[in-house]
This record gives sequence, C-alpha cells and structure tokens, in this order.
Amino acid sequence: MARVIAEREDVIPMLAEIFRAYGFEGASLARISEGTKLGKGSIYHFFPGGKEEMAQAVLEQVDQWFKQHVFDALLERADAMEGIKAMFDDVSRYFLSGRRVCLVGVFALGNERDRFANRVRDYFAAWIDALAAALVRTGRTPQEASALAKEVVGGIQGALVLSRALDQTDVFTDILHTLQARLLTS
Amino acid sequence: MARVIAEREDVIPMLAEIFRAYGFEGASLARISEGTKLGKGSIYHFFPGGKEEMAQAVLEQVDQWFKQHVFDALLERADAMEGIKAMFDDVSRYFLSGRRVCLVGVFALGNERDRFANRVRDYFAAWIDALAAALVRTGRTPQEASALAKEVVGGIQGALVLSRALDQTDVFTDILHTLQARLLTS
DNA sequence: GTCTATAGAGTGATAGAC
DNA sequence: GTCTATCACTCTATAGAC
Repeated sequence: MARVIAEREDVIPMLAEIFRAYGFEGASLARISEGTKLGKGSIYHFFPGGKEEMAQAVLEQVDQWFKQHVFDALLERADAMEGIKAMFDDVSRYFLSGRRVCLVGVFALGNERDRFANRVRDYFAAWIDALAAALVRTGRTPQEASALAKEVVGGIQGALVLSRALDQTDVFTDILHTLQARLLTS
Repeated sequence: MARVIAEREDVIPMLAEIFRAYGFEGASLARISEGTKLGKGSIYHFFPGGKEEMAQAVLEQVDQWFKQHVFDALLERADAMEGIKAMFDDVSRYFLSGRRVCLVGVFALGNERDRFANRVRDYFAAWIDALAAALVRTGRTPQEASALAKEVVGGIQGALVLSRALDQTDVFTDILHTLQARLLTS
C-alpha cells in the first residue's frame, strides 16, 4: 500500500472548504479526515502543527490567490478601470456568485480572529490598499479613494452574509453590480 | 440553599454574548456555565432542549429587540427620514460601534445557518422590508428602495466584518455615516 | 536500510445530554 | 455528577521508492 496519492498542495483546497463550512473550531479532525479522504496519520504528516498549521496554510493560499488574481491586476494594469472591472469579475467567480463564503470574513467574525489576527488584518488591508491605489489612478483623491475602497470591500463581505442569509445568489450579484457602478462613474 | 438567583429571561442576554463570541458549535456548555455562573443542571432546567433551545431563545430576543427599536420606527414614524436616522443611531449603539458582532450574521455565515434558516432569513428580510418601506415614503420607487435597502443592510454587516478584521471601530462608524448620507440625499 | 506517505488504534481531555 | 461520544493529537506499523 501507500504510495503518493496526495501531496500537501492538493490537500489545502479541501481543507479550505472544510474551514469555510465549519469555521476553525467546527472543523473537527473527523470532518477533515472524511473531507480529505486521508487518515489522521497522513494529515499530521503534512501538518505536524495540527489544525493551527492547516489553517495557516489555507490562509496563506487564499492570500496568494487574491494577490495574484486581484491585487496585482489592481496595481499593475495600465488602465485602472480595467483592473477594477477585473476585480469584480474575479471576486464574483471566486465566491461562486455568493454561494461560497469568505474564509477570512468567517475568521474575522469568530474568536478565530485573535489567533490569526495578523493574517486577517493583512488580507483586508492589502485588498483595501490595492483598490484605493487603483481609484487614485482613476482621478480620485486619496481620501475619497480610501473611503470608497473600505465601503466596497465591506460591501462585498456584507453581500456574502446577506445572500447566504436570504439564500438568494442574485442578492450578491446585484450588490456587486451596484458597487461596481459606483466606482466606475462620477 | 437553592433560591432563585436567576431567571430564564436574565440568562438570555448572557447566552447571546457567548454565542456571539464563539458561534453555535464553539459555545460549549463549559463556556456557557462559566459565562452565566450557572451549573449545568440550572441551564438544562431553563432550556430542556439544550443548546438548540438556547440559541432559539437568543434569536427570538434579538428579533424582538430589532422589531421594537428599529423596524417599528422605520414603519411607523410620521417622518420616514427621522425613522431612518433613528435606525442608524440604534444600530450603531447596538453593535457598540462595531465592537460587537451581529449574531444573526455570524449564524448566516456558518453551518448554523441550516439549523436556524427560517430565523436567519426572516431577520434580514424583515429589516430590508422595513427599510425599503421607509425609503418608499421618502419618494423612492419600490425598485430603488428595495435595492438600496439590501445594499445598506448588507453594508452594515460588511462594516462589522471589516471593523473587526482591521480592529478599528472608526471603519464601522465611517461606513455607517456614508450609508446614511446616501439614503438621506438625492 | 532509509525515507515518505499511509492507516488507524489508543491517549487523556472535554463535549453535550440528562 | 454521570453518562457516552467525540475532541485534538500521538504513536506504532505498514507499504513502496530509492
């Protein structure tokens, strides 16, 4: 038995979905073992630090995904408006039009926040900074840009809460369209 | 020995803070016992249905608070604008300027949502409907009013996520001011 | 033999229910 | 307080690639 069936990298997305669904405390090793189809031995082989290390790895991967797909487009695209449009497209796809929640948002609301405070803060700070920088390039003042960026990033998190609460994905897409329209006009 | 130290009604607000802080699964009986200064026996005397009944009682009380303070002001004040202003004041006070999270929002994001789906849905639906009705009375079309109400209620939830993530209460109050300004002008 | 990925019995602690 | 189930985690034992 036992040759390479999975690698650490392959396990992280599965862990992400489990932490998303159950939070940090609710993600029991039984659920993780079931969700990854891995025995405890394999799990602790990949993550000797236990659940803490698993969550760190997941947050790290979320960070990297947003950095590559969202933040870099906002910061580096020659046309800032195009970068902002790309952000909304990527975010809508990433959150499956509201059916998937934001792991960092879930952690921010729970007592997990204290344990992962730096990562949670940095994730949102990086997003707000990147969006604000793009908005400055569209002609906003830094003050306007910062306030708008916070409103939009917060609005996206709220849209996730609301669409899940009402169980209507169109609430998520409607709010995202409204937010996008506010950034691209005036 | 054993005289009435607490009543069921007195326990509910304490339970609310525990569920807020730890979520449904994270609110262990040990934490509940410690937070309420009640033995397990007393807890099960008040809530024979266990944690499920405790959470239902808490959600019920949250519903009633919002109905009395927020929804009724929105629906019944002669001056709809005044009702909207009162909503923002009450909400800002209720959430302690962002330091306290929304219990229903926390439940909406977690797998608790399925267990309490009706209550979670009804809470947000009632809020959105009451705000939209007030906005119609300020001269908006029903379509505008509904979209704006969803954006604002979602925006408040997002402001809670963001202010906790960044650990800055002024993010919450800033976003609420922006949302309020959007409703009271144009 | 060594190394890595696997499975899972077994640990004490703690869970919720009563 | 007592119950059983489950918790996170440890440890031993395996199989196959070098």
